[in-house]
Amino acid sequence: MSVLTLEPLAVANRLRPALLKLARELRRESHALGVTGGQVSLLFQIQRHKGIGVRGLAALERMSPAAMSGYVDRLERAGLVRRTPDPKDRRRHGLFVTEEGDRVLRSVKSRRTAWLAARLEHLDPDELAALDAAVEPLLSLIEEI
Amino acid sequence: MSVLTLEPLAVANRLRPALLKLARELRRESHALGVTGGQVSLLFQIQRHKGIGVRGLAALERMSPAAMSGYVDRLERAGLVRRTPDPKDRRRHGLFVTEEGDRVLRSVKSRRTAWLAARLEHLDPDELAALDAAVEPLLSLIEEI
DNA sequence: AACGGCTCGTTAGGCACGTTAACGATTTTT
DNA sequence: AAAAATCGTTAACGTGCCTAACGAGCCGTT
Repeated sequence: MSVLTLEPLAVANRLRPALLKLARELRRESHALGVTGGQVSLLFQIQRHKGIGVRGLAALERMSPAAMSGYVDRLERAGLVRRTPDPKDRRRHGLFVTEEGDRVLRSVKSRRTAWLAARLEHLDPDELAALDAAVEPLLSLIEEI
Repeated sequence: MSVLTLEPLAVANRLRPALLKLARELRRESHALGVTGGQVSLLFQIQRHKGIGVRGLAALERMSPAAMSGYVDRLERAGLVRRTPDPKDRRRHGLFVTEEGDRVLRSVKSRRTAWLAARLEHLDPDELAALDAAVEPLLSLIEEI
């Protein structure tokens, strides 16, 4: 790959605008499907952590409980998520994906992925491999603060 | 790297959530500095294309002229950008970065980059190289459909 | 010269997404 | 029983994106 040690600062300067622009594209695309990227990602989390509360979910997604509350509002209004009172703690409401949510999740996921996959198909195998190799480093950027 | 041909769809499924989450982090970080990531990126574009119009800038950033108009409003209100009437075409207003904008750009850039760079420093040289190699493919994802 | 069509930028209205601050209700700690 | 912490919500605010509609100006055609 590269013999010399790369400067984190130089990489950051090139990586940042690329990430910002691509995120914008991803957001625009998902909007056309009626469900936004954030909503889909949230649905997945609720599906994975059934019965999780608003606060816990907010912590998972690294955002404020207030923001998460509004987020869940939108998902509930769309019929994709259900707030269920917790009998053991009457302050809490457990969150669950509805059947409609499951359905949307399955169909949207394949369609949304198709959007990105279509673009990926225009790349050389080398470039595709470069992106694949970048996924893990990108994720570890988020995890450890 | 990899001998077998990677499936674009598989790469897409791993790449998408990573991009969404990282973009959220990037956005939050920039907010703490008083100037958002989008504003900085826009300032750079205006600096690079001095006198560009709202429509041209919108096309460059792949967004609607209306959105760009509001964007420029915020930058002008903050004193970072100047709208200058074009004598040759009285519909147009050329956009220029003010001295204050230049100043902000310099100081903010180093600080903002430090945020991402700090995270990049936690990576192995291999991972850093993987990210560096991914920048160009990421950009070409945006460019043409 | 004047008409029609295109382009420039803006405004208006709407929604998603995030923040902090404050609050009522409930549980937990002391 | 009183105090403190936690759960979720609301309110007010700002950014960032969209479409639709509009006034103004430029330009080619007649």
